[in-house]
Amino acid sequence: MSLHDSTQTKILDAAEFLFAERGFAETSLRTITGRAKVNLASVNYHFGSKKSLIQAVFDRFLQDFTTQLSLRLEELEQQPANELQAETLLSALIEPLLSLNNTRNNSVSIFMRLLGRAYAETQGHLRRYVTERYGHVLVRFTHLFQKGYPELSNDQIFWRLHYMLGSLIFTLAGSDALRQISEADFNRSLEVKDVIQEMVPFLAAGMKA
Amino acid sequence: MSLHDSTQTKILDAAEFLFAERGFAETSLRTITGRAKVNLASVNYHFGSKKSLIQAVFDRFLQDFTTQLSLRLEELEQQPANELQAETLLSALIEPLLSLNNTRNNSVSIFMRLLGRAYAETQGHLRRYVTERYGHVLVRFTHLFQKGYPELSNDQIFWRLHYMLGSLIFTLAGSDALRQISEADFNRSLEVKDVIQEMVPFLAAGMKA
DNA sequence: GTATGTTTCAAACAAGTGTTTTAGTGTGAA
DNA sequence: TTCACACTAAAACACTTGTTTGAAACATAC
Repeated sequence: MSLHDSTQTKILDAAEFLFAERGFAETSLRTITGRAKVNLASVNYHFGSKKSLIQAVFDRFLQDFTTQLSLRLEELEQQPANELQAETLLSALIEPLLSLNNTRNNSVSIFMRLLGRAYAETQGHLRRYVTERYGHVLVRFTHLFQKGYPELSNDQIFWRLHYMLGSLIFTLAGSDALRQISEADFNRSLEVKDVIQEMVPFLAAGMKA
Repeated sequence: MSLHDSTQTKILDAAEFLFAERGFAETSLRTITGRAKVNLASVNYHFGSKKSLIQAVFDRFLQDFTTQLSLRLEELEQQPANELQAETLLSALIEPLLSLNNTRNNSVSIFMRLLGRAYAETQGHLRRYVTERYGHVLVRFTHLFQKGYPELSNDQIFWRLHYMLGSLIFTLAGSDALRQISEADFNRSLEVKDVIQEMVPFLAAGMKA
């Protein structure tokens, strides 16, 4: 957080951290404004409501992420089918993810935890909001897999993509805690980058099964 | 729910459904007791507090599940290493899961959603409670994988198990919603059993990668 | 300078939360 | 019957929640 962040940015920074850490309902506006060192009412003034604040937190992440992902997808959509190996497609997903970690510190873990929570909100507003606004990117990603693996049926692709998402979100969301366990048990330092790179062969092999 | 369930059972049934559906903080005791058709105060009378009620919900699931899993693990621990294929080990995990679906309807989905929520509670009491009480089963499971796949390093096993858990929990937690999408898109009916069976080759291939 | 629009602040609001209390009901044993 | 115990019921409690209000402070243009 730089010295002269706007109130909105301070709120977003505090909110995204706390939402990822504790959940949406478990995080009160007073906790957020306390951490952000702004007045309580400023949340409703700038964002309208708590619900809108949650959506704004997701928007900031997803706009960064999806624009980056879109660029990669455009390149890949020009490629012939035999260039669309699982490893290639996965790195198109992973590289935009890792570049998030450059702009804000450790934000991949935060982002994935937020995604996991949004996913858990089965009947809530958030899941609808995210899928309606950013679902088209997932669709394009699906088409690339179908092109690269025509021997697989459409619903096999559909399900395996969800298996992959599950591994990714689940592992990266807990990566902080898991890394600590792993480093304690095996005396081996692991960056987020390493954790992700370890996943690629696992997921690729599953995709080709 | 049978005709003469005890108050405790009625509360547990209502609570596990609502917790899975909306989350712990988002579910009030009044909503639970309303659904269960019991008095509000009976939760605190029978369980002490909301926190203890949450733990009780997990206990009922995990006791059923871990005792069944333990039996399978004992059998497998007698086997030689070359019998410990990934598919075999996975079915030791999956069959107890599926048998949950027999006792109570659709409870696999509920169980997985609860596990996902417990996992998300990184710093909360619940994750500590679950890992402390039922972590030893996961450890035994890890040892079997190490025995079956000695060419993999310990931390490779560690991480790949988490990838698998991620796919399982993530997919099964959302299986209700995903099944509807899948059936709408591909006109193909899918039971929970089918969804899980589809996963096994994917996960096994990843494990062997 | 004044005037105007924007942002901050402290205080209050109504609604909902988990929990406790106190009284009441039913049940089985002595 | 009488007593003790387990359970249920309604009401109240203290507290936190998101949101709104109205005044103060600030900035910018005329």
